[in-house]
Amino acid sequence: VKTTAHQPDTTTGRPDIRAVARAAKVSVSTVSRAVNDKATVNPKMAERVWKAVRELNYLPNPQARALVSGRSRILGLIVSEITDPMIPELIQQFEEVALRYRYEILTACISNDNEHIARCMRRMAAWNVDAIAIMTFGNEGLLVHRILQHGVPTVFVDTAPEHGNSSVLRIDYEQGARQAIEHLAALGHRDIALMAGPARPPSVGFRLAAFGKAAQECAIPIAESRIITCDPTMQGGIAGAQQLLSSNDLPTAILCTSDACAIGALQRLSHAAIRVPQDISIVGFDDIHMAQMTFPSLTSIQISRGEMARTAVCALRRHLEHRSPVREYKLHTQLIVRQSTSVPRSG
Amino acid sequence: VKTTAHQPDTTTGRPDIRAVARAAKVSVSTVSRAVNDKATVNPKMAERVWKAVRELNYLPNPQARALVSGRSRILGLIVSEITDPMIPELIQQFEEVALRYRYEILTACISNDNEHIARCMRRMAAWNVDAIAIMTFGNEGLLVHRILQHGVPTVFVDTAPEHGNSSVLRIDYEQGARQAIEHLAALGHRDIALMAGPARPPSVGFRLAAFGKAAQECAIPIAESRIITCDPTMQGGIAGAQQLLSSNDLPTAILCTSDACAIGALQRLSHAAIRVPQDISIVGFDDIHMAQMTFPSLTSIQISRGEMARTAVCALRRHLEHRSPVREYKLHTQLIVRQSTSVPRSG
DNA sequence: GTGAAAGCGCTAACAC
DNA sequence: GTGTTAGCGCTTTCAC
Repeated sequence: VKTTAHQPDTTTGRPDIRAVARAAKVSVSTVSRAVNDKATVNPKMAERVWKAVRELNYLPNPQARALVSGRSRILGLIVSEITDPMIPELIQQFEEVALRYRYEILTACISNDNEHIARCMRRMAAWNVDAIAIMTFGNEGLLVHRILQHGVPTVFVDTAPEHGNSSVLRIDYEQGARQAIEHLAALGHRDIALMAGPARPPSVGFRLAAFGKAAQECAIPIAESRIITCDPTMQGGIAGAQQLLSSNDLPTAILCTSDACAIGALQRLSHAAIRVPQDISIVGFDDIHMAQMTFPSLTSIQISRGEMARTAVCALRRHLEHRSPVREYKLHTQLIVRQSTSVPRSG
Repeated sequence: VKTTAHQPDTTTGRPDIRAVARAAKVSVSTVSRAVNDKATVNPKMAERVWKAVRELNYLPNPQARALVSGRSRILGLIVSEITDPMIPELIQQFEEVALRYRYEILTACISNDNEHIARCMRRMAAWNVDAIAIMTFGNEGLLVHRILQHGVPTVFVDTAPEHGNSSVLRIDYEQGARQAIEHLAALGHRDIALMAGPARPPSVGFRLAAFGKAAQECAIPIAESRIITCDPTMQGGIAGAQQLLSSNDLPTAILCTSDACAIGALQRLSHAAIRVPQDISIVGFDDIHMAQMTFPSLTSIQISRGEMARTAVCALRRHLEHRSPVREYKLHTQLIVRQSTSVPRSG
């Protein structure tokens, strides 16, 4: 037995709700109500409570709260491997937004490996997360079933299973593609290559399709031979550029399905003494932080991490608060013009 | 009142320890002991318990555990801003290691801004983290006092306050510097430049000093004029390279205090049709993931993120388990030779 | 509008 | 070696 009944706690440890109640000369329930901003509390008493809270430096214990209320105020965030430079930026934004709403975040970076996924779901379940954001850009694979059977509200990016408890953030890739192609067309480009990942993750496929459609609409059809298949990574970009170089027939511009890929291509071309943008223009996708810092800096189709994070948290909150959840959110893109694009070399 | 006393829980909700006890026909304490691998439990009963655990898919509730035991099994991880590519890799490794020891991680990315720091410390305190790893490479500034007054065990990188509850991970920068300079010397380089950040964060200063000392020891003194001051970022590297270019007097090799910086320099030089490594060699520091993926790939002084993470968690565990804590740990470096270094252009 | 008391799921005395 | 039970810090009935 630790202590008998509820003696005043005179130790130097962290003050608990009873210490606050004592200091404010009210009951614990009043403290609880005041601290949780319940309407039914006399302003006079509330002030007394807050004063005590400040003086004692009281912090409510989230574990105790979760235990008794059944809601943890923790949001799960599942992302793909952290080597994609987009991911850390997304995590940070999500965290920022979630904290603003007083949610804690449980982050899990998963590879598409059963063991990892199982562990991840165990963590989410053990901590009783209130909702989960899955930001794997369509690459969630095996994960989906396990999440859904879990029953908590979810939000996905790009693709999502039909399910009452989930929403989708749909990025308007077509808008982005159109913006990029119109930009290049306006500069005078007619010979554009696509540097484009394979179908995995699905989002890359969407981007590729969007480029094709937009090119069609702008009457700048892109020949089959101008579609370079490579991973949407820096390494992929290097390989893709290599392929272009060895063909000895450079286009005047390259559209990439990711910034990482664009940066790889930029490096490879620079090394071969091809100058960007004088000899060739390059456009990236995502507008990762690094796009501002390359030389030359990269023109890119921005997907706002801030907006993604805000929308994701907002979607989950709607689920949690029973305000009729919204199934689908559309995210806009914006072309950020920097130094990697200019008029084509012949013009 | 929710339910009267402890009726069997027939709802479909998550099974609790009592459900397991019922299923295994033992008492809750036996379940608790078995699940926590206490030695004093009959193997026969333990097996019965584990069987029930598996059948019911029981997961202990960490919140309840924390509440009653006073230990949360959460480790705080405080890192600097996430735009440094080193940081996400560090987070992931730390997470990996911590999870292996059944610790959860509470990550906070902080800028050196009072509001952020206050919020971060509030989170750490509210969740009752058992210990904190501070991986801000000497740039913790205002943070330090607030952490120490908190009283939990801590581990710092490079620099740490004198304090009974904290350990330091000291990276052997001198070893790294020596490896790099010996490598260049062996290739025949005699005219080496340092691309080197200012004193903030302190770790950069340490690296710079280490380079100087190692150069001295290898009898390849580095002239004042060969020390280019710039930020240890990609942008810094671009600016530094620019400075070298405009001086019209290139060294045969550049040592950088970070990979980001090296990559920036690589880009800038490539753009100016200076070929790496034929015209100039470049060595980075940290061996971030991206160093493998640049063109040409980057020779770099590796600081193993895995080792850092393992050592940090190990240091904290020593504190937590009263095994006489160790004040200081030394981390070794390793030169990873890739394609950005070769013999100097004249030779 | 306020207080008393039950109990969230678990661990750790303590009694057997 | 096992079971019984108090209580971690909090929210939430329910009675006033």
